Amino acid sequence: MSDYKKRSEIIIRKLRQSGLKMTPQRLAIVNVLAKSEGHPSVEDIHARLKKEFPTMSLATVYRNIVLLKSLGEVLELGFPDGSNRYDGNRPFPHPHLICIKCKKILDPDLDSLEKMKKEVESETNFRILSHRLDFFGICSACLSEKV
Amino acid sequence: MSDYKKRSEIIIRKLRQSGLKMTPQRLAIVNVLAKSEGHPSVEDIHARLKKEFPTMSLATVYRNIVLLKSLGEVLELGFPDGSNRYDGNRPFPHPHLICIKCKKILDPDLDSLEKMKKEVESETNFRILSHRLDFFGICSACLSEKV
DNA sequence: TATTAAATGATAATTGTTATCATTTAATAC
DNA sequence: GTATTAAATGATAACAATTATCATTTAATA
Ligand SMILES: [Mn+2]
Ligand SMILES: [Mn+2]
Ligand SMILES: [Zn+2]
Ligand SMILES: [Zn+2]
Repeated sequence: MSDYKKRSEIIIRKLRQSGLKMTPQRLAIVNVLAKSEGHPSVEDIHARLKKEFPTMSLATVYRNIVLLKSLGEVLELGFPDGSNRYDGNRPFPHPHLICIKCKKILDPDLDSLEKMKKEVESETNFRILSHRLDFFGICSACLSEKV
Repeated sequence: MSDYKKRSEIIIRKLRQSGLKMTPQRLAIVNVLAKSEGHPSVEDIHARLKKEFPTMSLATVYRNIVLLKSLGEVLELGFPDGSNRYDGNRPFPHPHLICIKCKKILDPDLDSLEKMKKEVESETNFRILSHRLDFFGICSACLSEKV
């Protein structure tokens, strides 16, 4: 079974366990999130499903995102300009690499973050519960596009 | 001369060099930003100046924040829920420690971040230009308030 | 004091998200 | 298969932080 199929079955199992109805729209949204390698926006998801569900409302996408967040199965990357993006594969805080040109968002490997969290906790008297780390820059594809 | 006075004079010098008018409202906003130890919101700034300028418009605060950002003299900490905060003392990217209970925001000392940036740049082919790092948790004051 | 470009105050417009509500539908029992 | 019912959907209004607009005021300069 493919990775995305595994991931979407995990989410669907969680939905069933919560006693929620499995509508075609809901299943399609889950599949887009599980299949996506990137970090789609609500608009991306809605546009992707426009052919299969020509009458699907944006509100339905928003509602299902809220639901999946509450179940801990999707991570919201909120941005102050409202261009929010979603990670349905790694629904826990992790660093992101954001291209300011093409808006692509990648998941880099980074293991020094836990160390940093400990450093902060010992220097201050905070109890750290979560974090958000974004690196902004230009991706390799956009770098090589320079004329 | 106090630290905040030094900081506000730096900002005011930059404003004069840019050929901008020095209005009482503008000076007051700069002083609030330079004096603040924390990270005030637009509403905070507006409320702080309500007594001195009873007719000051929120738009004036927003306009001056936009101006100071464009001059590189204030750092905006934008949050997806619109509760934006401003740092007029360290107008460059740096980590923040955010109490989710009392909304206090602190500037921790952290020197391992540059290392992390280099790690990311060498592992990927991104050119990193900026970053944003927030730790969310409970501050010591709120921890000891537990009943 | 007169001139003028910039700043201000008041408020309308904008935009991503949430709320509302009538209609449809998935799940369950019979 | 049919009936029942609570949940989900689609359409759209409401919301709220920010930005734009515009008439009026004012800082800077001569
Ligand atoms: Mn991710
Ligand atoms: Mn700061
Ligand atoms: Zn790119
Ligand atoms: Zn606190």
